[in-house]
Amino acid sequence: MSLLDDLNPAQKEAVLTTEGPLLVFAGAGSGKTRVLTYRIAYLIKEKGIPPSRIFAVTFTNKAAEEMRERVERLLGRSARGIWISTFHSACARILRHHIEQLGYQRNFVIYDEEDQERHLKTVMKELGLDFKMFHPKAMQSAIDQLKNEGMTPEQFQPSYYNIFQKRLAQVYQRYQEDLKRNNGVDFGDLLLLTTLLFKKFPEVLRTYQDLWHYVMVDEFQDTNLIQYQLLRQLVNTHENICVVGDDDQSIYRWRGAEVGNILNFERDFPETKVITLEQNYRSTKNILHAANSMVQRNRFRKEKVLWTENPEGERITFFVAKDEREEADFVIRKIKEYLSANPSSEPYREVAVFYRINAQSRALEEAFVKHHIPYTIVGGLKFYERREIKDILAYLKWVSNPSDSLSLRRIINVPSRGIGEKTLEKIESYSRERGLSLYEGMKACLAEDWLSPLAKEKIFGFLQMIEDFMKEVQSVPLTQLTMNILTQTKYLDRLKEEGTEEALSRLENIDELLSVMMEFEQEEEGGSLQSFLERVSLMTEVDLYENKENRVSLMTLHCAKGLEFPVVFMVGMEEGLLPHYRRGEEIEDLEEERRLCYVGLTRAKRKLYLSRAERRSTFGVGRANLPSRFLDELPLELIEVEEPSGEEEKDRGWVERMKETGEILEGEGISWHPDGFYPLKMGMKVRHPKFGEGRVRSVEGMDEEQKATILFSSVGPKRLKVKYANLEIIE
DNA sequence: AATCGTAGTGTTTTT
DNA sequence: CACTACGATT
Repeated sequence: MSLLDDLNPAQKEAVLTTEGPLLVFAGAGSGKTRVLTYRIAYLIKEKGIPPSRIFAVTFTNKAAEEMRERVERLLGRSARGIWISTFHSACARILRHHIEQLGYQRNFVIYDEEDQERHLKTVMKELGLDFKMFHPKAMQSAIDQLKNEGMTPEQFQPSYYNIFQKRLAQVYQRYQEDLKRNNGVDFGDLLLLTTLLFKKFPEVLRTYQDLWHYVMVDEFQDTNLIQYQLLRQLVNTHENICVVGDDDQSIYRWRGAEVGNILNFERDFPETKVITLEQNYRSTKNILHAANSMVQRNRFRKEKVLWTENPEGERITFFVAKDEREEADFVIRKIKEYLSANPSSEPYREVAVFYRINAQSRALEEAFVKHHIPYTIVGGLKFYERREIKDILAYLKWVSNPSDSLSLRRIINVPSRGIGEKTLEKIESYSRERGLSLYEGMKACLAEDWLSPLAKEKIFGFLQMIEDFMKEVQSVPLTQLTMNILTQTKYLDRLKEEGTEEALSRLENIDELLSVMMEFEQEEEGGSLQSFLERVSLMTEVDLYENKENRVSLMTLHCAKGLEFPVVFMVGMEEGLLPHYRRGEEIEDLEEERRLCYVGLTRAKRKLYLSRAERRSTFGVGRANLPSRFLDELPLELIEVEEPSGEEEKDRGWVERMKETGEILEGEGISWHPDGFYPLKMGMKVRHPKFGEGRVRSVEGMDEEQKATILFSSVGPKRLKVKYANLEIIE
């Protein structure tokens, strides 16, 4: 059969194992999506399973779309009816049908992180909490975490002695109540409420269990506890669930992703068959070898070694720049070389530059502009998080769900129409006392003559306007409605009056939103406001990225996951940046940084460039960074060191020179600084020529200025300048 | 109610 | 350095 001919033995086995729990460890570039799509195709075409029986979950809309396209390519028309979606949109869809059983209305709105924070702040203010003492951000992530663990406000038992937890319990409770009163849910709720729904109403769960006989999960290493709970609810231990993931590419632990889910899977589904895909189709032997030898340093991982039949390829080029500008120039220089050496018609799109943090994009961007090289920055400032977009969406959200006081509050004075904080406070406390929504409260305040004449007039005008919008929602098409809102509220006029560059770009963004809307309306016949809002709420910038234009792509390492490029640059290979200095203290945190690096390396198909800068200005201050420890984990023979252009001794790299003079020993990585500056870390054991052995207590500063406090067993604590101390690291 | 000034604060962010 | 968030000012 032709389907199976395209697969290697391991892939074939994964496709053919349709019954029972299946765990596929899919290494980078091992054809994971191919396995998933072929498996779906096989189920439908060969096993005669109706498409509607299949449920495939991904993490991003983009991945879902890609999977759908590829399945359609294999099956054509008969692919229709498969549920392929993200966890969140699947939950949203389920909740649209059943959320009334949980006491919400079916036209609920979805709040994003910013809405969430606003809402949280109001709650905290009402409870009289000091933002300095209890940071809203901390509360927010604590609540998120509780939701990720499947904990409802009722279930959460704060520790009696922990003041933060006690407050948290209070805030969480109130936060959730008010959210419900707004008929709104946050991202966490989509998952939490769905599991709750399934727990409380087994008959609802039953319908989905009966509906989906085959469940597949992509990027399983990124699932969090509640997502796993959800899967376990849907699939009994004997049923057909196939999860695909790679523990080496787990880079969202800090966001609640639980790599342990992979390990627990075999425990929770004892009959699990495990298949490991180790043949890589993406990269050259050299790149793969480098990536392998790095990731193998991790202690917490499933052992696997990727291999490939691809050619050996070029060595990895490593460059040490003076500063970030020179680093950017290096990237440009190499891109230009690639351009002239490559007959490809669209060379730019074959190139990507990865960095650890967004702030690094700046120097690069400047260089790209200067040299007229087309580029796009993926991620960063997000379209749907822009103020003007969120303002308009707030109007639309309220129109589709008038209980949404949060959105109403956002737009009540935007653009400014003289309704101030005081009036608003009055109406809010009035509403709160009577358990009314802000909208109802406004109407009641007017009726009862509660406000000053001026405020009354303003509120009256505002109410009339938005009630008009509300009436139009049924009869007027989406784009038209939005246009009406934009003109009626004078939103556009105000921006045009401003005439600043910023206002201009806001206008452009609004245009963009309108065209997205029109597209949506055409795509989805009679696409409703509600489904548009849902799509938009669950969409991200990365989903919009398609790499269809001939441009160099710039992005963070996190964004790079799941993508591939013939030529890859990884800049900023420095201690403090990669691994990042703000990471946690546990080994797991360091290992996650290493995986992040690994993800970057494995994106490259043919050529990989690594670079670091000796000095880099962060927050306006120049700092000298040590080379990343990860550089030492690459086999030296795979590295070719690029000299700065125009320097003497071009033909021989400094690594070679240092090897000759004995400054570098064979087997050591490339980052060992020739002048003997050590990447000293707290807790390291060192030997000093005079004082003997000691342990590092603390390290301050960098490079020549670096000082370390070391506790020697012979003479006690000493503070030494590392440069002169001549230390030897023992462990 | 809008504007201005200053203090504080800097990772990554699939939904 | 660059951005924001909040408070004081007009």
